[in-house]
Amino acid sequence: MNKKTRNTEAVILEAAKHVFQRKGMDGARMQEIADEAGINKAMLHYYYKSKQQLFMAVFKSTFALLAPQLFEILNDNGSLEEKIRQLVERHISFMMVQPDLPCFIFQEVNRTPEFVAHVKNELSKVNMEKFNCQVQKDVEQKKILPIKGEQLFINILALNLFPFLVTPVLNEIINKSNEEFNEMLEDRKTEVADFIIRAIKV
Amino acid sequence: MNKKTRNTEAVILEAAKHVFQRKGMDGARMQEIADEAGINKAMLHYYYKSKQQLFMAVFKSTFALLAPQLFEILNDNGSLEEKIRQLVERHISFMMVQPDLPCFIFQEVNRTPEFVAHVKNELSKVNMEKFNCQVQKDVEQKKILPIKGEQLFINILALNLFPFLVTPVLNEIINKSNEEFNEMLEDRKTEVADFIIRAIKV
DNA sequence: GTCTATAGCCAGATAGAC
DNA sequence: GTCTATCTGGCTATAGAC
Repeated sequence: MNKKTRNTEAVILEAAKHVFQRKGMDGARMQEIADEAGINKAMLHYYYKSKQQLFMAVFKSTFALLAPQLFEILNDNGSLEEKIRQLVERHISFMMVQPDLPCFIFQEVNRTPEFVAHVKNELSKVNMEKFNCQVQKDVEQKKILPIKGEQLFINILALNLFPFLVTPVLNEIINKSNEEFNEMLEDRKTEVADFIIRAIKV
Repeated sequence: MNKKTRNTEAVILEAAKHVFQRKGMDGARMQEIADEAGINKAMLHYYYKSKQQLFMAVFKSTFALLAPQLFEILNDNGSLEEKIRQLVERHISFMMVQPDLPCFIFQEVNRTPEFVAHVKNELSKVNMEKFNCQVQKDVEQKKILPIKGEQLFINILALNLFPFLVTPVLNEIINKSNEEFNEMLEDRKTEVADFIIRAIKV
């Protein structure tokens, strides 16, 4: 059955996402994925030839959720300030629902050249130039203080993503309950935007 | 020989650092560590009972390099502005020599509760209060704009560490050679401090 | 302390019945 | 398409000679 096929395939992918995102490529076990999917180990190989290929499917589908957020920063029209406020709010909201996602992606890309290649390919359409130009123009018109587009871009991403990349350690340092941690993140939706804008405004 | 013992032990630890930092706990192979140390696999078990224990030794000795940097931020005396400038410069310089280090720590802590326990223990002496008080005092005296100590602390860490946590992806986006990437990091030593200070100054 | 050889286990992959 | 049973390889860990 075609419907059944697609259903099982989707169930597997979903289960694989959970396990791979928790344990990483090397730490994950096919058995655990099968258990979480409520099916047999052999089925995993029936639908996705090998562990490698199943992982790649997970990686791609996960990355596909993140990539558009980069495009947004770089290709969106509108004033810099407006853009920054919207993006910070949207990015942090998004990651509060999927907190493991950025960590998963960066971890795997850091050690496997194969994933770098995929990322490279997906991001080939990303164009820093539009953003760089806008920043440069605002600098020339004295709307903002001198800063390179790249540096501003990195700073925006850093302030948005960092807490999600290092949650466990951060928790030990600032010593908060999960609830308080979420409140802190909630605050950041506006705090971070204010912080950035104050840093660049004339 | 006691000297020989300590020497071999140190050689193993050094080799293990390299391999574990590149591959992580699950991805690393004892054989590879032995090769890199130029000795036999059995020796690893002679000196460090198990892979787990060898890894723990690596993790602890690596974390021991990072922890003091947190203390510095939180316990140092001196004005906020002074402190920020010094810290940013020192942290980025440090990580430019050991770029894999923060990524390694955060990756492992993210998935293994055992390491969280170690981190918790090591950071038990870290006290946010002194820093929080200083920030609050500066806010009350209108030296800086209203901000919570925690948020400022997170922002400082984020801007310092982020490029090192996501180097490969960042490289694809901003599309730089290694040399240019290092120049960009070099710039950040002052750029980031300026950025932060502008964001909080009255 | 250092090596070779090997035990023992576990995980990914496949064969084959239904 | 889905299952059970099994193969195979690779990895940690140890036994034992030197």
